[in-house]
Amino acid sequence: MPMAPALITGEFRRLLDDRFRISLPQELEEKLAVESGQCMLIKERVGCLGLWNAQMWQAKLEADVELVKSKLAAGKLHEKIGELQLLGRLLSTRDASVTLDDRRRLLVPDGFRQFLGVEPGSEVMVVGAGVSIEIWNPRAWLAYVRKRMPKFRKLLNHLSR
Amino acid sequence: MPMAPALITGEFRRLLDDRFRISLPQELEEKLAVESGQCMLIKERVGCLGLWNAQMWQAKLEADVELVKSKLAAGKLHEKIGELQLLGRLLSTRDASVTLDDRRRLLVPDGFRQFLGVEPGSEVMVVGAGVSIEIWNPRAWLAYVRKRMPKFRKLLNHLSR
DNA sequence: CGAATTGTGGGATGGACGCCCACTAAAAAA
DNA sequence: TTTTTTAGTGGGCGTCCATCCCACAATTCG
Repeated sequence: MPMAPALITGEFRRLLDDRFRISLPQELEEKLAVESGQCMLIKERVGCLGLWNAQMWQAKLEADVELVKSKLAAGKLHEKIGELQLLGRLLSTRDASVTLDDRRRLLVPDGFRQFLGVEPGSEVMVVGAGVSIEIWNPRAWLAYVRKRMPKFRKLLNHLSR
Repeated sequence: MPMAPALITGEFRRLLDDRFRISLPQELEEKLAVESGQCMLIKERVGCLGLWNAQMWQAKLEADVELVKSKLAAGKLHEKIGELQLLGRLLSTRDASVTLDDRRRLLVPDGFRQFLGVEPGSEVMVVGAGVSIEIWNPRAWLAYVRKRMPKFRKLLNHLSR
C-alpha cells in the first residue's frame, strides 16, 4: 500500500532575528524531508512565503507549465501573449532556492522581505500547509484564518467525500 | 471486534495552574481510551476546546488524504494541491497534537490559551461531550447551558425515538 | 585599500516543558 | 472516628531549543 506522506500541520510563533533569519520548528522541518537543507522559497501571496521540498516544487511547477503548454497548443492563448509575458516575469521573481543552516534557520532573501512585510525583530507565524511550510505576516495570517475558517467543514466534507 | 465506546459524560470543575496545565478527571480520561496519552486538541468554539482520541481523528484524516492522493494520481493536480494546502493551514490553527503527562494533565498550547480565554490560576469546566472531552471557559459554559438546556427534553426524545 | 554591510556559524542564556516527587484534601475502608 | 488510599495540585530539576550576541568571512561601496 502506498504510504501517504505525513500531512504537514502546526502553528508556531517565531521571531525574525536582526539578520532576517527564522528558526523553523523541527516538527515541521523534518516533515519536509530535506536532507542537506536545500529547499525552495516561494512568494505565495502578499504576507505569505511558502517553503517547499525542492523535488515536490519541481513536480508541481512542471505540472503547471504542462497545462499552459497544452492550452497553447490548443490555441487558447493567442490573445493572451501579454499575459504569457507577465507569467514569465512572475516566474522569474517568484521563487528562490534557499539552504537552511545546521540549526534549521531560514535566511529570508532580500526581495522576499518586503513581500512578507515584516521588520527584523518582529514576529512571524510559521504554519504547516499540508505539503509545505509557510511563513506568514501575523496580520495577514489572522485575516486569512478569519476569512477561510467558516468554510472548513465544507472543505473537509468535500475532500473526504 | 468493534467495541461500542462508552458515552463520555460528566461535569467537573478544574484549576488551570500557572503552567497552563489542567488535570483531567480519570473517569473521563479513561473513556477516551488513549494509551500513551496521545490525543488531539481542537478549537471547537470560542471559550471551548475539544479533546479527542488521536487514533479516531487520525484514521479519518488519513482516509481523506489517501482519497486526495488517488485523485491526484488521476490527474487533477494543482487545484487539489491548493485545497490540500488550504486544509493544512486550517488544520494547523485549529488542531494540535498533545500528550497528557503521567498525572493525566493536559498542557494547553500557546494559541489555544487565548482562544479559551482564561488566565493561569483560574477555573475551567471539564465536560464530557459524548465522544470527546471538552474544556470550557466557565462563563461560556454557563451561557451555553442556559441557551441549550430548554431543548434537552426534545433532544432526548429525538435521539431515543 | 579600508569601512560598512550582509551571509554564515556557533557559544551562551533563559524560558518552556517533560518527568517525577511531595503535599494535601477528600474519599474509602476499617 | 481513625486509618489508609487515592486524586488534584504545586513545584523542583534537567533537558531541549529559541533567541541573543558575538566572531568571522564575503561582498560592496566609498
